[in-house]
Amino acid sequence: MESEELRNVGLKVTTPRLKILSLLENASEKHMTAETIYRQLGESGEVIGLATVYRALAQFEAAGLVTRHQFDGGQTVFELERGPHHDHIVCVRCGRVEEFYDKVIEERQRVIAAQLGFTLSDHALTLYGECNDPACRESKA
Amino acid sequence: MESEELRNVGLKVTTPRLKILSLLENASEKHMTAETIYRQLGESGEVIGLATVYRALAQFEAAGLVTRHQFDGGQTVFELERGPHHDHIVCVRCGRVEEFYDKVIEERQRVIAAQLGFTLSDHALTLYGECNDPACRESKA
DNA sequence: TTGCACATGAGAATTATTCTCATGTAGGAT
DNA sequence: ATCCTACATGAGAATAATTCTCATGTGCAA
Ligand SMILES: [Mn+2]
Ligand SMILES: [Mn+2]
Ligand SMILES: [Zn+2]
Ligand SMILES: [Zn+2]
Repeated sequence: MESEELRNVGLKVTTPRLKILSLLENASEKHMTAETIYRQLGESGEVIGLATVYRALAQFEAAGLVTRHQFDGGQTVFELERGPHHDHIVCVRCGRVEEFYDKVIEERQRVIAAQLGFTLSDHALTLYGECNDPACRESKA
Repeated sequence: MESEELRNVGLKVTTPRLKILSLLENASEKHMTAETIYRQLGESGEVIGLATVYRALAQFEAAGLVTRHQFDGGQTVFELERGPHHDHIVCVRCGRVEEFYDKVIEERQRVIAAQLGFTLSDHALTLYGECNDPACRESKA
């Protein structure tokens, strides 16, 4: 139950929070902007203030329920933090997002941080390219 | 000469462009925000419109003279594209930025993109952590 | 059941960046 | 050297994303 998740992180169980969580849970695209969440909730009759969406997402992030990504160009996207850590590759044509995890890269990051005298706490890795969709392949320039 | 660089990429040689390039060249911190560039130029008597700074940086980026980075939290920073590609590690306490290059990571990225059916065109990797400065080490939380 | 700390909605405010437009100028052609 | 014109600039308005303010509502511990 999503109510549990909220209680576990010390947040009151409210309708807006539950709606946002369950939208993130069920939406077809798991990486969503605050604006999209706001709009989709509105369309399905659940009108919630945009400021509330931003507030809730920030709280979810602080609580570790959600992660935030800033892909080049586009606006900030959020996703439910279920399952293990992963990074992303984004199609520069259609915007499609795929996820991946690479043990070697993760390991190298730790080594590099240590070498430079840093205590690693986080990282952001995003690859950009053209995906294998026919429409994306036939672009000029 | 910086005039050469501008001509080579098909941009007219103008005072604002030269000033911005030479500031990027000589500044103590090589990763600078548009705002900082604007302010530092102003302080040294070279008043240039902020819009011009943004425009020039965008053109330099398009021409490959400059790269743009979006570190978490802070605003966009620019740096002169001299020397080979590298990624960054940022101290979450003091904001210090160090650079690194890791052949293994670069190589893995290519493999991963290929596996996912993408033609890799770019990537952004930034590590975050606490640097070895005494002041940064003694923070609580 | 009540009290109150916390949450919400609406809109204003803020911040970073881009756009508009009137004016200036680099640099190729003459 | 002078001219012409496409491109560049500055100032401020405009935009877009996000955050803040504040009056009002509500979860939930006592
Ligand atoms: Mn993801
Ligand atoms: Mn750098
Ligand atoms: Zn694509
Ligand atoms: Zn530090």
